[in-house]
Amino acid sequence: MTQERPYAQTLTRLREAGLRPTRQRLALGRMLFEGGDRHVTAEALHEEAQKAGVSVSLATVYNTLHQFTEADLLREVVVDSSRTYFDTNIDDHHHFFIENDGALMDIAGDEITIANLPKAPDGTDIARVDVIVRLHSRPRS
Amino acid sequence: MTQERPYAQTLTRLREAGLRPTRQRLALGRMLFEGGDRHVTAEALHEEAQKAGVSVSLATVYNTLHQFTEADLLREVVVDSSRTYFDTNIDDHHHFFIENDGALMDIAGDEITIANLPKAPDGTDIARVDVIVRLHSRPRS
DNA sequence: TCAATAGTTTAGAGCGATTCTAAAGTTAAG
DNA sequence: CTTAACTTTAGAATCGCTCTAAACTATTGA
Ligand SMILES: [Mn+2]
Ligand SMILES: [Mn+2]
Ligand SMILES: [Zn+2]
Ligand SMILES: [Zn+2]
Repeated sequence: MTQERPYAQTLTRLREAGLRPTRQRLALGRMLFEGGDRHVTAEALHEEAQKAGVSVSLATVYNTLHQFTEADLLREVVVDSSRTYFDTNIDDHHHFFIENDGALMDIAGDEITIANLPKAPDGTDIARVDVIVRLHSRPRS
Repeated sequence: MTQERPYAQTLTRLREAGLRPTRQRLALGRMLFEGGDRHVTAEALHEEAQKAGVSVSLATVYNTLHQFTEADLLREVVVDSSRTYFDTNIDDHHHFFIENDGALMDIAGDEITIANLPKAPDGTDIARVDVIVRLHSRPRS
C-alpha cells in the first residue's frame, strides 16, 4: 500500500513540501523513498545516481538532501565526525553504528527504554535524544 | 587529593603513558587535567594555550590530543559532524549537547538507565553506547 | 659531560567533505 | 508565449584535520 504509485508518491511529497518536482529531485527522491529505510551519505547517493544513469551534480545532491531534511522528509544522523549521514526514517529511533565499515542500522524507538533521564539544564529544551550503539565487527571466521 | 602536586601529577601521567614530558605536552596536559572535567576542541585548546602564553603549533595540539586519547587519558565525543571534541572524563558517561553554542555537559553513566538494548548483530561486539541529549537553548528572558 | 639516537615539534602543503558563487537552465504563472 | 521565480551546476573557496620532512629536544650510556 505504501509502495504503490511510487512515481506519483514522490511527486506528491515534493509538492507538499513546496519543492518543485525537478528531474533531479524526483530521481533522488525515488532512490531515497522507494524501498525500505535508508542511511546515505551525499557522496554515496551521488555515486548511486551516476550508476543509475541519472546525471546530477554533487552540489545538487547536497542541496537536495538539505532541502529534504528541512522539509522533514529526512533527518541527519551524527555518528562520524567526518561524514554526514541522512536517514529516510524520520520516526524517533536509535542506531547501531559499525565503526569498521561505516554501516548504520536502525533500532526502533521502542526497542530501547531510557529511564531516569536527568532534566534539561535551565534555559534549555530537549530537541532529541540519540542513542548510538557503536559496534566493532569481529573478523569473519 | 587529586589536585595536589599538579606539576608532578601531569608529569607522572605522561611518563606512565610512555610519552616524553615535553614543554608542549606538559602545558597542554596541565590545561586539560588540572581542574575539573573538560570538553575541548583542538582549535579551542590551541587558542587557550596561545592566550596563556604557551607557544604550541596547532599540529602539535592535534598530535597531543590524539596521543592522549590513544593513552586513555582522553576520549573523543562525536556530537557534531564538523568538529571533534575531546573529553577529559574517560569514565562511562553520556552528554547533553547544546546545539546552539556547541556546549557539552556530562551526564554521569549511572544517571541514565538504558533497558532492553537489543543484542548486537552477528559478528559484532558493542564497543560503546553513547547517549546524546540534544538541547536547544531558549532565548534568555 | 657529551655525543649519538630516538622521539618530538612545526610550517606549510595537502586532503576530503561540504559550501559558496554566479551564470546558465527550468518551471510555474499569467 | 513571456516573464519571474526557482533550480542546477562547475568550479572556486572553506574548513577542520592530516601529512611531510626538516629543525629541534629529551634520553641514554659512554
Ligand atoms: Mn548540513
Ligand atoms: Mn581523530
Ligand atoms: Zn535510522
Ligand atoms: Zn564528557
